[in-house]
Amino acid sequence: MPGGLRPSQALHLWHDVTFDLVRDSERDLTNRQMAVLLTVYLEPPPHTVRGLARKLGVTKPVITRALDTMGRLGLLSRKRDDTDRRNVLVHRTLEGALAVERLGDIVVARHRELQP
Amino acid sequence: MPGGLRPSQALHLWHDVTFDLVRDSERDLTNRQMAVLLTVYLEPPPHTVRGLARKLGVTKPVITRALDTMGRLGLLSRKRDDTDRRNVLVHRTLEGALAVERLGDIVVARHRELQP
DNA sequence: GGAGATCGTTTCGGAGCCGAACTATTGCGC
DNA sequence: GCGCAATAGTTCGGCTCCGAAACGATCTCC
Repeated sequence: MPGGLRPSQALHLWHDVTFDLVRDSERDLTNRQMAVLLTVYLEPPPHTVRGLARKLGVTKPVITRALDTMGRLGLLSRKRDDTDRRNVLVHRTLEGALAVERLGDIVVARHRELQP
Repeated sequence: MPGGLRPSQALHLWHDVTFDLVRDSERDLTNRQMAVLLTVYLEPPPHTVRGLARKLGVTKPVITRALDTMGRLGLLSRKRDDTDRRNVLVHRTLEGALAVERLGDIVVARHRELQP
């Protein structure tokens, strides 16, 4: 475990990163979209619409719309499951991987700047 | 400075906290609203509409609307500046302080759970 | 006290997201 | 094959948010 984080530091970290996201991006993702994006990139596949909806505790249309929006942005892609054609599998994209990586860098940088 | 944070850990932290926010709250704040809320609670007063807009790089109506929404939620309050009645000062509320504190606890808890 | 600057709010048309209900397609068990 | 379950997508009215522009109130400076 990395060193402990005090509540005050935790809040400043959250503030600073949110601040960067607001300042740097034109149109920003909703929390739900962010949760979907990070789940796809951090947890092991496969990812289905139903599975994501259940995991996040939201309805299916929420996931469908999130995939629409983020697909349009090139952050991830959809593909029908050939072994069970009812399913849609969510895949990562190069552009999405870069965006997630940038977010990680922001969090690391803001964490490094925290006062002791 | 607390111990270093690797990019992979940083992303998991962000994912886990976002996940909690999505699961636990009915209606969630936008990133902009979150940035306004945390700025008011973490940075020293006074906070004006103009100042917040400049700091976050957004237009004034964005701040006005954020204050409308979060004021309705009881997370902060507005008061006219008596020394310059053009200004509106943004104040903290008890309910807002509790909400911010809860967020801090979530971040700390999720940080503590990170794999080394 | 009057002109102009400053500040927050409101208005406007447009866009995105919401949940509930419904549809269409596919797989499964009989 | 046929019904039934499961899956993703779509439609609906309603709500929030968006940026640009206009507005009203207030202050400052002469």
